[in-house]
Amino acid sequence: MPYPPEHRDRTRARIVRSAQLLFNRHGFDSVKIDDIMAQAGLTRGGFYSYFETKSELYAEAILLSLAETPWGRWDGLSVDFSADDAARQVVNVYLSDQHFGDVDGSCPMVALPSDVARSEPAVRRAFESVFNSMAGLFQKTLEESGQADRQRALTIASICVGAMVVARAVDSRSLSEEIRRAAMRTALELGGWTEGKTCS
Amino acid sequence: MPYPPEHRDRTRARIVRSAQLLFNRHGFDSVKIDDIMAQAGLTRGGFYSYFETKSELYAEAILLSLAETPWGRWDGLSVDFSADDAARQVVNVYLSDQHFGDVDGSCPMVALPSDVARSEPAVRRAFESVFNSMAGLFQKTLEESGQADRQRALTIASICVGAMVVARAVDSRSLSEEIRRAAMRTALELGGWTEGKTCS
DNA sequence: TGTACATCAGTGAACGCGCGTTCACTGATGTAC
DNA sequence: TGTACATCAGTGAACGCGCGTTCACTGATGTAC
Repeated sequence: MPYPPEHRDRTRARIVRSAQLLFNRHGFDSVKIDDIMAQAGLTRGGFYSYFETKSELYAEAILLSLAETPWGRWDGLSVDFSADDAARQVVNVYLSDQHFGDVDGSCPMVALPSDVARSEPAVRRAFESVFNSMAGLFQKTLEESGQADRQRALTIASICVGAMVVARAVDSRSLSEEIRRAAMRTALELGGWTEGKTCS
Repeated sequence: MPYPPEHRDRTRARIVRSAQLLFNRHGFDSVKIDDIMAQAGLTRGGFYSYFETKSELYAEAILLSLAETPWGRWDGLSVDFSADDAARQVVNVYLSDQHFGDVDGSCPMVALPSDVARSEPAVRRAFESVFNSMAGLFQKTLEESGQADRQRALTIASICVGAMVVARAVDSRSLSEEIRRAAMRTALELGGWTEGKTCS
């Protein structure tokens, strides 16, 4: 056994990471297998010992993006989900400058929604589970403070995603910030999470 | 002059329409010039007497989508912007089943946000102007009822766009409806437009 | 410990299809007389 | 009114590049002895 078994796994993971980053940045079709392999420090020939087709990798890269809940990736703060201000933290982090600027590592709900809307059920189910995890956290927090309001939780999640999507698509940087700030304020108000500091 | 001058204009417009529809449905790269021309009732050769390149058409199709404010296209009701319940109508129509189902004729903010986020400034400026027109209507309505709250108007627009984007990407039809209904309720509440009927 | 070997991860040249683009042509139209 | 003509919108065959995919090969690694 010339190579340790985990070698292959690590290389494979590196390819998927590379694809995830490049798809986030450029969309599916503009990214070439050459680019993906180069980004992973490899050459194109090796690709097909890991994946049958480019589409297979595409699905896997999206599912990876979607499997990783993105809150806590930015701003150094790793969200503690047991804390009762977890919801507030998620809202703050999600609409933060860091998340706005980090296109490569962006939450896939922000980077890929139109792609996902055109994809097969498996991909959409993964999108759904990220959304559910976000909305679920909000709902749990609301319930703990005595307001069992699922509709409100869904809306807060829609605000976060919607504001980021629009903020990324708009041209003016200042409008983009205004939208995020406004959304942050309303999301926190709707949740009743306004007490305590908010990051800009 | 063998053909009347408007003949050429009409054909050109037909090509752009066809492109707009197909891009909404399949995204940019998956759509072939053959498809676009066939959809317009033509063959591929003619394309290059109207456009220099495929990208040129792409830009133009997006700009057309974005230039046409989409509210009032669905549900038969053409929104009367002078009426003081215009804002309520726009919210209802935007989050309606009709809009949800009409992918081809969808509001471009819903169908193309990730594409736009990766596009040049001109395209993003067009996106911005659609968003501004929506938010502006909300703001004007709020001002008329004495609450000059720009932040609130921006958020209501973000909710509408965000909820539709998420609703289209999610797999479960019932979740998708739940999200739209919740967003509609909150958007109307935030605007103080709850009195009067709402369409389902 | 050192050497021969088997394995297999990764290489890079080559293939070939798909599609954007070109171009010589066709034929439908409006005009001149 | 009918006919010849010029224009030019639209055709479809052909070209060629780019990129997904294949494949015979190389060389790095761990193992056997």
